[in-house]
Amino acid sequence: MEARHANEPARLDRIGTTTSNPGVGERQRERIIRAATVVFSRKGYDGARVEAIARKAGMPKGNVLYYFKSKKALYRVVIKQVLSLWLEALGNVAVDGNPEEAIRQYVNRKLALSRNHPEASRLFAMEVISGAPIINDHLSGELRRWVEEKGRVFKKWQEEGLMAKIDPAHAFFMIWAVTQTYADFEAQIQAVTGAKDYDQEIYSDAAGEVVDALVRGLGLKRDQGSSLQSA
Amino acid sequence: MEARHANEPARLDRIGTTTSNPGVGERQRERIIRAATVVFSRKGYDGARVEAIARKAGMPKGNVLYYFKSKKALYRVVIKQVLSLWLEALGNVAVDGNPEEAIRQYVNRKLALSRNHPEASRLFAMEVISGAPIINDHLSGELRRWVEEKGRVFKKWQEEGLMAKIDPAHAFFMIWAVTQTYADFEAQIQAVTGAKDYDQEIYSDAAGEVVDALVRGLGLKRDQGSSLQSA
DNA sequence: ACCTGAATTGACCGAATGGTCAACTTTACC
DNA sequence: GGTAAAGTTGACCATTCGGTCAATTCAGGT
Repeated sequence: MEARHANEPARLDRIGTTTSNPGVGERQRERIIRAATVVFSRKGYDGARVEAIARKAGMPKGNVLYYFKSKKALYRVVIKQVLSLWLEALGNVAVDGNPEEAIRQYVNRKLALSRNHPEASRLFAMEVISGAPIINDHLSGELRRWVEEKGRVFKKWQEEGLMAKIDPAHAFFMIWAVTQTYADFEAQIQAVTGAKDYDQEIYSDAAGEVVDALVRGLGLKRDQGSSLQSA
Repeated sequence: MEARHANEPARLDRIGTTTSNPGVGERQRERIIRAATVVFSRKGYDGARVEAIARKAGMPKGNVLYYFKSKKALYRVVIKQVLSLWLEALGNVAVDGNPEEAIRQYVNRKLALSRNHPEASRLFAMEVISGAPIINDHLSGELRRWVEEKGRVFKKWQEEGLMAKIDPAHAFFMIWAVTQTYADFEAQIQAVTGAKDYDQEIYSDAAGEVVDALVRGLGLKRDQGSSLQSA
């Protein structure tokens, strides 16, 4: 008992040596995080039971508390991982090239995130709805700066008449709202559409129209000089 | 102890008689519901403490359980009230008159709902994110029928070239997503914009642009024969 | 074979919480 | 003013849950 409760990724040294496998407990740790993400996203922090997480991860409760010193500590790790996923996908909006193509790509990437990580999306949503007690600093720090930076590009586009005059921040809010809704409100969309295969019918079939509507709503124009096509 | 645990609005008979005031405990009941809406919307079902609700309603815990036989029963009452608020605001989309004006009005009404009842919006969101365990039937029943009905009108508009070709259901999903985001993700929007006065800066100042963007995105045209103006 | 530390597990504990209850107060009606 | 029901309150109970711990097993190094 020495590596106990280390919230960092644990020692990744001596990787590749014959004897030391790629992190004995590292695999466990990841299984726990994955299970916790699912449970937290459905039940919220208080509703989630440590034992439920343990069962989903296929191990006794005690083992979960062996790797994470407390439920709260586990939650922090999970939510920060989710946040970094969010910011990462946000990361690169191709500000050069034509505006339409750039945003279209961005929206699609965001939509793919909702599709491939719906639990992460829901967990993030729950955090924010609860007042973002844990990630507030990140929102008013990193995220805010990121929006300001990209916002300047939007302003330029708007001056060139390539984008509708709308507060850049709110343009992002619109995009985020629409893309996240497909993960967060899946239950509602499922109920209303009666889709048999959500993934197929919603993301594959209908998403295209929605992206078009967003691009149209933001009044994005194809830059004259550009040659990239949206396929 | 006879009217105990009656989940209905309780006897509203003999209203107006001198002696019987307008529902002695009826006022209490409403205070509890209002308090519960706030607490549930921030903490989720499991995170909400009965005692916290009681404190916010200004009475001891025992009193809350006197009016509602259990926490779960209280939750059901609260969430159903929220749902009816939702459906009520959904109720009338003026399908006659010009499409642009109709939707503009609808979006504005929905936005007002987020503004005036942010807790209700958040609670609704939490329910859905959790898989809508309680209101699922309503979603796949009432709401679904409502969307189908209004959807037919959208189809007609689309055939007349007054609206962009987009699955009507998804048009609604877009509208709901954008309008709800201002209530549900208030913490994020607050953090990113740094707004001093959320209500003013967001709803009064910025909302207009967003409504415009939505209308534009859905490709809504002003019907020729109509004379109504959007002010 | 032996040793050492990591990992696993189930029993156990204390705190917190939903819910009950019995005593008490207020209100409405004769 | 008497009475019965409605409403109020705090003490109390049973359960659940997060977290601890000691006992045990497992893996790698010598």
